[in-house]
Amino acid sequence: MSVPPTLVWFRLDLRLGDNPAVAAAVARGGPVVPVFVWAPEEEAPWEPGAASRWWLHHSLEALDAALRRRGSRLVIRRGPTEAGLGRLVEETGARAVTVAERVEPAVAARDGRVSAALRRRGVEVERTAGNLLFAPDAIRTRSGGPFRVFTPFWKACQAAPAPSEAPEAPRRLRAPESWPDSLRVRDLGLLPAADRAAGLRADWTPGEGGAAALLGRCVSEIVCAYADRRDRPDLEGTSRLSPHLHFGEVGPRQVWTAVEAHAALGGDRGARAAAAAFLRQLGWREFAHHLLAHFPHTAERPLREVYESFPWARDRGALAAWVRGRTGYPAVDAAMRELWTRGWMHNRARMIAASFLVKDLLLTWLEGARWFWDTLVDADLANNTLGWQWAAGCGADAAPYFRIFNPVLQGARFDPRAAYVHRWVPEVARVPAEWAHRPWEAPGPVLESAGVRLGKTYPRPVVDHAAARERALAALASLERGSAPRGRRAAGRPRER
DNA sequence: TTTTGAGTTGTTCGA
DNA sequence: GTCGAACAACTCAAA
Repeated sequence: MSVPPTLVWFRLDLRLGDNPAVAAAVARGGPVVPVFVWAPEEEAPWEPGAASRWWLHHSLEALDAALRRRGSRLVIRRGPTEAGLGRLVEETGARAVTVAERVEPAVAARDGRVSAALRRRGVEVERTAGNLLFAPDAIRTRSGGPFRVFTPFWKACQAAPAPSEAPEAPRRLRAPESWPDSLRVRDLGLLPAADRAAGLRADWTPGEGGAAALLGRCVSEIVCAYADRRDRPDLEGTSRLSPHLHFGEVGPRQVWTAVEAHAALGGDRGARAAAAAFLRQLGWREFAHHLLAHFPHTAERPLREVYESFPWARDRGALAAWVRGRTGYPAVDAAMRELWTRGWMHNRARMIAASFLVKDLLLTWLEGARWFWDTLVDADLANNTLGWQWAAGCGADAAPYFRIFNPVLQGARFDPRAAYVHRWVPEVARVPAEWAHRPWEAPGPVLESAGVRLGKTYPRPVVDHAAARERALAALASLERGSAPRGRRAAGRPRER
């Protein structure tokens, strides 16, 4: 008797190598039907944003091409997922579905419902490990709870059994007797306006092949100097693997293995330290996902409850200036424009931009999280949540309340020649590095010869940082005392320059 | 149960 | 220019 087909339900694991769901389906011995169901409304309120959709379009095409090279293909359907998968089960006679776990609260809940519905039809659902190094349940404190502090978390990870070797991509996938109908990728309407897409296309190659090429390059070039260069937005010192990791075009175990192997090869202490610094970032990704799995409410609400009553300001004008990269602080504006053009922002720039929104403008981190969510090609609910709550000080680590980034100092330290600012803020491209991070303090003749007229060609600062800093400290102090700030003034806007 | 040491990424001020 | 101290108190994790 022949083994009935198995569906592989792809979501954020758009690869064939190191894919436990694919391996599980192949291991069953019958035909394999790869399927993707487009049901963004089921992920609300965090349905994929515009940049993510662009990426997804190309990643699905790449996956389909890779499958076709192996005698298979990707079957694409629209949601609702429960009905879509149910129909496919009937059409193919599948008796099993394999799928990788995800931690996003809405998705995890949906997956539970879909699994239950499939099981009621007599279909076996095999939920395999997700795109993580360690299962969230596997990393616990001595008392059995989840970690809330990174360093002990990462130590516990390193003490745990090392992530196992990644299974290779199957050479062939056995096709069903006949292929069910499928939408084409372009039928999903994922692509944005042409001008936005051009900027994204110039920077990225979505798909497992692009991810593998980038991993190869970053292991040989980036890891060596990672510790020194990763904090410099003006240099290409980071791996830029984040979108590939988000969509699962490369698995964290593959990255881990490649970096470890490289460090072992290099051998010297410097190589090991660089590799450790790099893997530590993978640890942060891990930490973010474990936190979201354990504290699902944090996608919308602060982990530290006291911040529920934080006196956030409401200022649509300030928000618009931040979004458009017109705050008058070149380091912030460069960051925001890089985000819009590339669908990506350097990690240091993310901190500067986020600190400015939350501390200088006193706008809620959720506003920032939403904008990043729509514009980042690597938008990932766990990472985005952790990053924004860290910036706002309401997240897992006990960030000192006085840690408020000064956009001028940060620019001078991490973009010393102003190359980053010159690249992304053309209005100040000819302002010398000495003044490029604070054009409002530059001598008149300097601005004039650089073609800058403040308030005309480039905005004056929307807030005075020193005053904004005082306001933020006052707001934080009011929080610690558990009382509202005096009057409504604290929620107002500090004076403009 | 209590105690103890520590906590990704900073800034400012004054000596 | 460089350097160290101050900037709160709290929570976490382990002993």
